[in-house]
Amino acid sequence: MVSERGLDVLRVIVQDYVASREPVGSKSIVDRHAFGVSAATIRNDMALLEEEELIAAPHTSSGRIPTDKGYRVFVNQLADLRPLSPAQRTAIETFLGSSADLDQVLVRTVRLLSQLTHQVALVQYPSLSRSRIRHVELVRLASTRVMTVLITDTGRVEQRLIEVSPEMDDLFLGQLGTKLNATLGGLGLAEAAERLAQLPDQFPTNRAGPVARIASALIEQVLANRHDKMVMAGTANLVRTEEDFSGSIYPVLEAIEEQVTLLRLFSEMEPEQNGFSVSIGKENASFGLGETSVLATGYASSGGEVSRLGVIGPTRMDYSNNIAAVRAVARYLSRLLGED
Amino acid sequence: MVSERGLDVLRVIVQDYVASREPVGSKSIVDRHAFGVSAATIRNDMALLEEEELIAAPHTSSGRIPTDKGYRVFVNQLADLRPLSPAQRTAIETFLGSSADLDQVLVRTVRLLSQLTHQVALVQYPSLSRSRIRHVELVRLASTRVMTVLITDTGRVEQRLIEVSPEMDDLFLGQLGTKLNATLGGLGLAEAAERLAQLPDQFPTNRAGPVARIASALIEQVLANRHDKMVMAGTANLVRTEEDFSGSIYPVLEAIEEQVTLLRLFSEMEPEQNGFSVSIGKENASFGLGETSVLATGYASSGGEVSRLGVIGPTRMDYSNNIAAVRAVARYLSRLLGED
DNA sequence: AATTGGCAGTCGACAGCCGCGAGTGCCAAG
DNA sequence: CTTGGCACTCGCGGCTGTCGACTGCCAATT
Repeated sequence: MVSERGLDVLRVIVQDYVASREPVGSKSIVDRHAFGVSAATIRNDMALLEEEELIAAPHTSSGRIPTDKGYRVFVNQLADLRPLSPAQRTAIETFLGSSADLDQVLVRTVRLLSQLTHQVALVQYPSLSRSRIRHVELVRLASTRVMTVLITDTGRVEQRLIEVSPEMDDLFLGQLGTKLNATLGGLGLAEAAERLAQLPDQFPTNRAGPVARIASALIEQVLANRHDKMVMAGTANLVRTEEDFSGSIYPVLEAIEEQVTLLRLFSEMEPEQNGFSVSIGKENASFGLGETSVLATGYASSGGEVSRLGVIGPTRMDYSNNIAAVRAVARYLSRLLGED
Repeated sequence: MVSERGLDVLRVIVQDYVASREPVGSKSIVDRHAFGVSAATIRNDMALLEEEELIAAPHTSSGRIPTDKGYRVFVNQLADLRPLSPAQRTAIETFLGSSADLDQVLVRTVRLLSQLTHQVALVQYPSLSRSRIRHVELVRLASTRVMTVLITDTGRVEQRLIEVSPEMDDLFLGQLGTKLNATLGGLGLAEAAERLAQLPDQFPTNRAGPVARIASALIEQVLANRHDKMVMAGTANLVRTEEDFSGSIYPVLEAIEEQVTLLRLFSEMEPEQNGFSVSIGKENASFGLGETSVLATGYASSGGEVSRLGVIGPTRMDYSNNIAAVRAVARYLSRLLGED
């Protein structure tokens, strides 16, 4: 088990590594931080941390660098968000001060965010779609395969195939369909997504799993139905941090340019308790972004419509500062767009 | 004075260097191209070319590479544009096949162009100046916040957020919207601006203030945003060609992200006789793009509006292919936009 | 049981060295 | 004007040896 001090060691390893891009050794730790113990003791703690796969040595007898798992633990422990510097605050106020057209607001926002974080910044457009749900249908295709069909009052039809567990019988499927229509009919898309998210809670625990699967498929459809668009800024920052990637950054930039990928990534990131999402390293591997981390949070525009913004950068990034910046910018943007 | 054969030598030096990224020596020239003379003769020609500063040797006793001036001469001599391959033709037709939304058309165009050229592609939005107003919408976002939406018959949508006084109730907003559409629908933008300026006079004095606010916002939308927007694709290609830049490509990417710079660059490039502009290397130095070349040409949308598109990449690029691609895409885009 | 200092061993980074090969400039001859 | 020959230059890649940082382990200490 990792001791209290062990976590402190992890913290300074992450901090020093992020600051210097060099593997951190036991000696430099005791030199730079007042731990009150000797280097040998730190070495013992580091051995523990390595056993837990929180840190790793790039080469035998070299300093250690955090693993993805190590970053994850570090981020989760990150209670004390460094507040923004006064300069950063004034930057926010200045940039977003005078309002103009929505495009311009978002462009300014995304630039601001990329400058505050020195990373690639993304802002998803708020959904402007006013379409409402007209009908939902669940169609059994095979014993474990169901197609969900979503029809909006703008005449758009979305279909999606999902796998369900065998105990999802026809009777239950019918009941679920009826309930879905009763719950969602006439709702706007954003609201429908919210209701869907709560849906599994209204079923007995043995049903909650399959229902959750269907609900999440429908949520995807609902979100896909919005005319999704995003703005991006700061791709140059990716080049600045080129050394943080093992190979070329070409495939990374390519993935980032593919907005569809990013929108899916955004939508699949599960927000934590506070509405903030952090996805680290290999957690993004399926998007071709296995060496990057993504920080994202929602922002609200008028009418309760919610969209997202965030940054994407190398796994080795200043999480503390960047999380604070993303939150602050989201807050300001929400205020700007959503004042009621 | 450079002989006829000397220009041929320059041509193959450019071609071979572009293909291989390696300095070209006299031996490899006679090996790869049937000049009918010996390497020594080529060497004499190369000495001439070097005197004219059309080629240069990166190091003593190494092959030669073209200078900016050499590229310029090469491009000017480039009479026989390599026609696009059938594959490229079908790519164009497929990509631009069907679509209505202007945003989508331009996004597809810019992606297509970046794929055909393997460079960063740019497409400037068509100018608003000649288009006509199709619809105006006023959307209340919050009690004192209204979004004005302007839709032109070229499919361009402009939004702007404005603050209004609290007494601007929904009923009045609706009436105002109806009146605006009746007044402005079908008008050209310049005329619309005039009508908008007179609009406040037609309301009782207690309404004139708020109406003036809305009118001036719309006038801004109509007049201010003419040539100010563009789409870009393929920045990843810049990374792929990273070795073509002496230093880091960071400042280059930064300059390219600064759209204002690019718009100025576009507008300052002087088209040659055929309407095509090529700007090579140091000619772009004042924009922080001293190691890049820009190819641009105009395209026409309906109503004779003209805007520009092009590519930007390292000085060492395949001018022949890229010029052909830019022209072809501009032609197709003109046809596509002009047909409705 | 935790901590410490010491010690041997590992390995990457770096600088210096060297030989290879491509390419040039020049020159005298065709 | 062209050609073959020749001496010379220089970048590049591979090799070597030194240096220094760091680890892991162990026995001694608190």
